[in-house]
Amino acid sequence: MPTDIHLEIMLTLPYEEPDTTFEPRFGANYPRGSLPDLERDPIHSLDVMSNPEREEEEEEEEEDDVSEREEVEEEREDDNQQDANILHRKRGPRKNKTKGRQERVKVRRHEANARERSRMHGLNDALESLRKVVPCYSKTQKLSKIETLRLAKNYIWALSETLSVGKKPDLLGFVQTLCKGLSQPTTNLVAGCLQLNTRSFLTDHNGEVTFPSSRAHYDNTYPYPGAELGTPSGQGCSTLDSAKPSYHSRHYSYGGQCEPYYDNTSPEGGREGQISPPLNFNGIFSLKHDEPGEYGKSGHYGMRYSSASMYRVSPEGRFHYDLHLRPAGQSYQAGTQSQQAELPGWDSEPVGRATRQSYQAGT
DNA sequence: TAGGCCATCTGGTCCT
DNA sequence: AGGACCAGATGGCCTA
Repeated sequence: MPTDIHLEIMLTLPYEEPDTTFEPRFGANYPRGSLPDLERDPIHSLDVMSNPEREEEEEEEEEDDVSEREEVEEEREDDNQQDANILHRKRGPRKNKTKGRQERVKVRRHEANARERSRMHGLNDALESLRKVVPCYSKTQKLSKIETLRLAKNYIWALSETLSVGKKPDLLGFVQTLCKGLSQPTTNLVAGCLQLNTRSFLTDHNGEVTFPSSRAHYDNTYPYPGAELGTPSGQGCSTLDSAKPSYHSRHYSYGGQCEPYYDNTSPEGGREGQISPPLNFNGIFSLKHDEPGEYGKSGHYGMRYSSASMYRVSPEGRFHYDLHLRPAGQSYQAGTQSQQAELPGWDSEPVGRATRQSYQAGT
C-alpha cells in the first residue's frame, strides 16, 4: 500500500484570504452617495438631454467610484480628440458608458467568483468531515471525493443492515458492502485499513469486487426466507424484518417485501436514489466517532482508527455493538483460531487477528 | 504522456 | 437585482 501519496488540496486562493485579484477601487466597495460631485462636460449634458433613457444610466453611473469616473473622463478626452464633431456622439453606445458597465460586471464577477470559491470550500470542508467518519481515514492518503461519497453510502448501508439484522455482522460481508462500487485502489485501502488480506477479494471483469465464497456468509449473516426456501425474492420477511419497514423491495414500501441482501440491492444497485438505508425500526441508532483532535494520534500513516458504536434498543434489551476498524499498529488482544476460521481471507498477522477480535468482541 | 483528480472561472438558471 | 446553485471548460499537479 502506498504510504506517501501526497494529495494536497490545491487552493490558489484560500477563502480566508482576500482575493488579490479584486480591485477594491471599483464601485462595489464604495458607499453610495459618497462620490464627489464631478463636473460634467458639455458632451455629457447633451447626451442626457437628447436621450431620456440615458438619464437613468447616468444615475447609475453616479454610483460608480472615483477611479471609474477618472477613466471615463480620460476616455472622453480621447473621444474629443478623435471626433471633432460632438453631435456625432449623441447616438449609439458610448464607449465610456460601456466601459463603466463592463467594470461593474467585472466586479460582480469577481465577487461571484469569491462566493463560489467559498461555497466550494464549505463543500470540501463538509466532505473532509465525512472522510473522518467513514472507515479508513488518512490524512496522507485521502480518498477522492467520489470515493468518499461511495464509501460513506456503503458504510451507512452496512451499519444499517447490521442493525436491521440485529446480530453481529460478518466482517467479510461487512467489508464487501463497504467496497461495493469502489475502485480497486480504494478497495485495497479499505481492506488495508481493516487488515483484510486482499487476496480474498476477487475482481470481476467489470471491475466490481466479488467474493466467491461470501454467499454463505451472507446467508448466515443476513438470512431471509427466500434464501431458505429457495423462493424468488420478495416472498416474505423474517421476523425481524417484519417488525420494521422493508427496504428490500425495489419498489420498497413499509411492511412490504423482502429481497436478498445481495440481490440487486447493494448500495450500488438499482435502489440508488430510491431509498434510504434501512433504519432500525424500534431502536435507537447512534454513530460515535472520535473528535477531530483524536485523529492522527495513532501516528501510523497518519491513520486513525474508526469506531462506530451502534446501540439498538429492543424489547429484549439493549445491545451494544462496537465496530472498531483499526489500522495496523493498533494494539488489540489476540483473537481466537475459531474466529479466524470463520473469516476466510484473514491473514495470520497479529494485527489482523487483533482487528478481528475487536470486531467480533462486540464490546 | 495519458488519465485522474482537483480548484477555479464562468455563464446560465432559479429563487428571494 | 443579487445570491445560491449548478455544470461545463480550463489548466495545474500527480502518478502509472
